[in-house]
Amino acid sequence: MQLSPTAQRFVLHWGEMGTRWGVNRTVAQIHALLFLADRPLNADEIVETLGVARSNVSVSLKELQGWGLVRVVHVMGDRRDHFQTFEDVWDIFRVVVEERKRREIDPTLTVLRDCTLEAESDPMLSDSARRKLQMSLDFMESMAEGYDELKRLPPATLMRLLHFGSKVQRWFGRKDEAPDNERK
Amino acid sequence: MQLSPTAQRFVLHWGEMGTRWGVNRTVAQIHALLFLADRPLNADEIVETLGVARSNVSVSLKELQGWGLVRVVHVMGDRRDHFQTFEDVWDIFRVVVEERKRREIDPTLTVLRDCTLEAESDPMLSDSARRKLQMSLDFMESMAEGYDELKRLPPATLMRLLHFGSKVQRWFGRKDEAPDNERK
DNA sequence: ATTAAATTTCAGAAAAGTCAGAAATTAAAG
DNA sequence: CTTTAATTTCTGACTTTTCTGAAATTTAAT
Repeated sequence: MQLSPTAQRFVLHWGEMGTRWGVNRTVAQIHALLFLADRPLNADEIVETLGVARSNVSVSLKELQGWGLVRVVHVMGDRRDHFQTFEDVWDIFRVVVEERKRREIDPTLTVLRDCTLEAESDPMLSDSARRKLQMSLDFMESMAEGYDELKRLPPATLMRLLHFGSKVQRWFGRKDEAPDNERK
Repeated sequence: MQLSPTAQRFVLHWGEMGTRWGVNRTVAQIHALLFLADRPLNADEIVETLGVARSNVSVSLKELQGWGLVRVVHVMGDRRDHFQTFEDVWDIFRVVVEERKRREIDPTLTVLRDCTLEAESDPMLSDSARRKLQMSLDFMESMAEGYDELKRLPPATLMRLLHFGSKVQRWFGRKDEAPDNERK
């Protein structure tokens, strides 16, 4: 499959962004390609379009399936697997957020819970360090909670919520006007 | 400086999380260490505590200063630089979000704007691809907007907002009940 | 100015991550 | 059951990133 220069730029940039967020470049590129494609693509089409090794595509597709971002479909009269991803960016966003929560936030929560518990009876730890560990735990729990909310919202709601941010701020922001930018 | 086992676990885990999100392990570890420390630390104390090379610490500290996460302070009667970070996790969160927006989201917005513009007159591009590019742009713009709101909120407000998520959902969620989980 | 301490730069070693091609496996068709 | 197509696994080469130790530079004190 021949990519238009526009599509090519999109795919390449997405690959770069992937690397910045801890995602393999090829994985991100394949995902971008499937996103733009008008139909499910088979592995060889991806190989041809992106110019990477067949094996690389195979591994990357497995990775994307592991994330729940790509699924296999079949085309009539063709025995090869074909791959597609969501058409709606918001769906992609939600899946990514959900998976990162599961893979990184949740384990971090476990560690933080252990740490705060352990901290109570750790004589080497200062009160202020104890306090900061507790704060980190509270923070992460708020984040996890926020994530869970997020994933329940339908895309349109989410979008409206984001656009609505400034108004929410006006409602909620009244009470704590302390700039609170000073340190230690 | 000798770390308690609890603090050690925290620092090590934070280093691992860093690598998962595209941040250098040492950089993340140093940041975690400064966060837990009761006072500003000098470079040699960091070297000693984390067991990494002096030069590595120097470069990592520069990186952290580049992110606006660490600042240099001086201790009376000591000519060495000492380093500290925010005490409040929410401050850290806001700085990181802000910086990532500036470094990754904004450049992505530029690319997406170019792409959607180019797409209009690109005959190789299907209508559906054009539409998806536009959707991506809209999405990223919403995200950028949301980020900007976020950074203006004082920590306490942000926290309340997150905890309030479920209620917001009930208000906003009424109109679009389409589960909309199907693909292509 | 000279000396000494502190910090940064730099070049290369070490480690981690990425990727291609061959070999092995699986699945389908005849 | 055999043949062939499709896919996956595995190994090693290559690339990039991370990290160290030495040298160079900067900064401060005498």
